[in-house]
Order: sequence, then structure tokens, then C-alpha cells
Amino acid sequence: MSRAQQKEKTRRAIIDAAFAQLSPDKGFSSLSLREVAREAGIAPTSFYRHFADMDELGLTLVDEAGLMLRQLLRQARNRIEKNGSVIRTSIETFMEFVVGNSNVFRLLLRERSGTSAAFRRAVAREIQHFCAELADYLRKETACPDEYAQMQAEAMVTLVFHAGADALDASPETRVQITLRTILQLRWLAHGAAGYGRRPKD
Amino acid sequence: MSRAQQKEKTRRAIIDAAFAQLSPDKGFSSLSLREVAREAGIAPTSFYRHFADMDELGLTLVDEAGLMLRQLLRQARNRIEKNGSVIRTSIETFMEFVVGNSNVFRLLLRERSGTSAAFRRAVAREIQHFCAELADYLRKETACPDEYAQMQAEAMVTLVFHAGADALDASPETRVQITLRTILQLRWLAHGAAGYGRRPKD
DNA sequence: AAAATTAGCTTACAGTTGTAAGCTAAAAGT
DNA sequence: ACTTTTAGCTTACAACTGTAAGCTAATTTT
Repeated sequence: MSRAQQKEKTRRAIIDAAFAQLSPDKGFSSLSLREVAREAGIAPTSFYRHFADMDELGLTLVDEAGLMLRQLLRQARNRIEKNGSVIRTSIETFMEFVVGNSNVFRLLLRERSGTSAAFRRAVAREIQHFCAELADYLRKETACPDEYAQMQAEAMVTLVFHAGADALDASPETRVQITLRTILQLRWLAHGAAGYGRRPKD
Repeated sequence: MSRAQQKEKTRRAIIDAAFAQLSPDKGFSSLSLREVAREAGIAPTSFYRHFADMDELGLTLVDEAGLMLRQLLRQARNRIEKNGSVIRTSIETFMEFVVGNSNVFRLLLRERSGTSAAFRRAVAREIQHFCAELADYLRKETACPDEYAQMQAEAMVTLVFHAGADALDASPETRVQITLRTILQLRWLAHGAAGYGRRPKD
């Protein structure tokens, strides 16, 4: 194996080790360089051959998580073409992602309001991508006026993310409730944003 | 000063020290017992005379934060009686709280998705109170059908909390934008939930 | 074939952490 | 007045942290 290949392999081992050590009880900030190195099967100091510090590794993790998020969006679109029910299909797809990749989702969830401004920005950027694509879709496919599409998308993503967070701690039965709740909430938003002309009394 | 009084005073010093050490760059989990004790002006081991461990202190902080949240709600209600605009007044009141007590809000925000299940439950409980009171209000004062009030309240609180989180990292000008955005989002929700009968296509 | 680069190792150190053990002095209880 | 309780202290220790210094062996470059 070439040197570059071997190095890439070790780099992946570090990244995978970090993801593996994330858990409901352990966030990125309570991960130690030595633990990660141990799990990756290298000496502590060898870590520095790949990342300047833990922060650099963390940003890499966020990047990878964002990538998965965008793949998710494509997957949802495919399903929608077959199924038709936009809101329900989107939420169900998202919920499957959350449950199946809880470590990845938890990373985004926590670092979004974490202690590192750089991390917060990185997560915000990934979610922003997500929102922008959804806003595009809303502009094309719904009765929502163009200028409101972005804000509607942001509200929807916020609610869906929050639902995902709730689902993490919930039993499978409760998850169904959460999904139903979120479907309703998104329908209200869609309905409200479409009928923006007549505003309810505030 | 009586013994009990002095003890209570020291206890407060510990709590205040903990709150004071929270910052944009430092969450509760990265607070050390020794640091807190140092700031409170006591020896590290004296901490144990007041709390069994840091977790117990943390739960106390969450409790206090929840208390402030409920006071906030009362304050908002007073303002609404004078002002009339429910949604705008509520959000503006909340935003003032977030900016003026950013450490307190950040605690709730972070521990809501933090690494301790006990903390997450504690925060969820405080927010639940908040939601329940809002749902009550919605049932009495709006066109929203009773059965949907709770879910509408949850959506609203989610959006407002998220707006608060965004505001933490934002410039004062951006905060105005965030406030406007959130007002719109909440109006859509109210409108949508009121006109639930005619559902938009999903 | 010789020289340069480098991924990973071992050893080492200084700093911080939580907390156990036991003392002191002052308040509270009798 | 005497005893008990206890808030806070000092000292101590073992565990863990990040990372600096320098070696080795294998790949890459020349």
C-alpha cells in the first residue's frame, strides 16, 4: 500500500473512532485526544500527523455530517416522486436518518449550540444549505410567495430538527406521536404561509 | 450571623459563581468543581458541604433558570394587556430576556441537548411548563381548536427558542431581522392552526 | 544507489482534575 | 457549662490530560 493510501486509512480510522465514541452520554467536547487515538489504534502523539488539534478533527466531523444531510435530501426527493405526500415523506425520511445515525445527528444538534463559535458557524452553514434547497423547492412547488419561501423553510427545518431531537430520547411509540405532531405543525405553516394575505389578529 | 444564614450565603456564592463562569465559550460540562469553588471563595472540598457533586449543582441551576422563565411569562402577560399585540410583544419580551440573561438562556439551550439525560429531562420539564401555559392561553384567546392548542404552543415555543439561540450570536441589527422573521412564522402558525379545516395539499 | 521525507512509536513532563482523611473553631443543643 | 454538630480548611494522592523531543523504519525523490 502506498504511503498516501496508508495515511488516508489512518485518518479515516481517527474519524471513525471519534464518531464511534460519541454517544448519548458523551459529546465531542468531552472526547479526549488520547481516547480517540487509543480507539483508532495509534499512539497519542501520532494524532498530530493528521490533525493540528481536536478542533480540526471536530470541524471535519461536522463537514461529514453535513454531507450526509445533503444526501438525505436527495433521498427524500426520490421518495417524494414515488409517494407524493411531501411533508409526511420528508419527515419520515428524516426520522429514519436520526434514528439510524443518531451519533451523527447528535453531533450537529449539540455543536449547533456548543461552546465553539467555529463549530456553531460550521453547523449553521450545513443547515443553511439544507434550508436553501428546501426554500427552492417551496418556491417552485407551492403557493407560498417567493419572498417568504426562505423563512418558511427555516421554520420547517427548525421544527423538524427539534422533532428529531425529541425522537432521540423517545420510545418508538412516542416517535410516532412526534412524527404526527410535526406533520400537523408543518401543514399549519404551509397553510399559513400560503394564505399570507389575510393575516390573523395578533 | 446564624449558621444557617451563613451556609445559605455560601450556597448562593457557589451558584452565582457557576452562573458567572458560564460564557459563550464555556458550558456547564466544562466547568470544574475547583474553578467554581475558587470563584466562590471556598476550598475545593468545602463544595461538598453544599452539593453532592457537580450534577446536583447543575440541576439547581436549571431549576433557577426555569423559574426565571416563568417570571418572564408573567411579565409578558402584563405587557400584552397594555400593548395588545400578542405575538410581537411576546417575542420582544423573550428577546430582551435572552440578551439580558444570556448565560441563563444558554444553559437551558445547551443542556436541552446535552450529555446528561437528567439535565435534558429537567430542561424539558421547564419548557413543558412554558408550553402548557401558552397552550392554555391559546385555548382561551384564539380560534385554534382545543385539541391542537398544545401542539401549536410547542411549535411556537420551538421557533421562539430557536430565534433566541440565533440572536445570541447575532448583531443588534440582525436581531431585528430575526425578530421580524419569527413574528411572521408565528403568524403563519396561528393562521394555519385556526384554519385547520381546509388542509393544504401535502 | 543514495538522500530526503515522514507516519508512527516511546518516553517524559507539567498541569489539572475529583475527592479522601483529618483538623479547627464556632454555632447549636442539652 | 458541657457536648455535639458542622462549615470550612489543609494536605495528599492517583488518574488523566495535551504535547514536546527524539528515534525508527519504510516509502519517495533524486
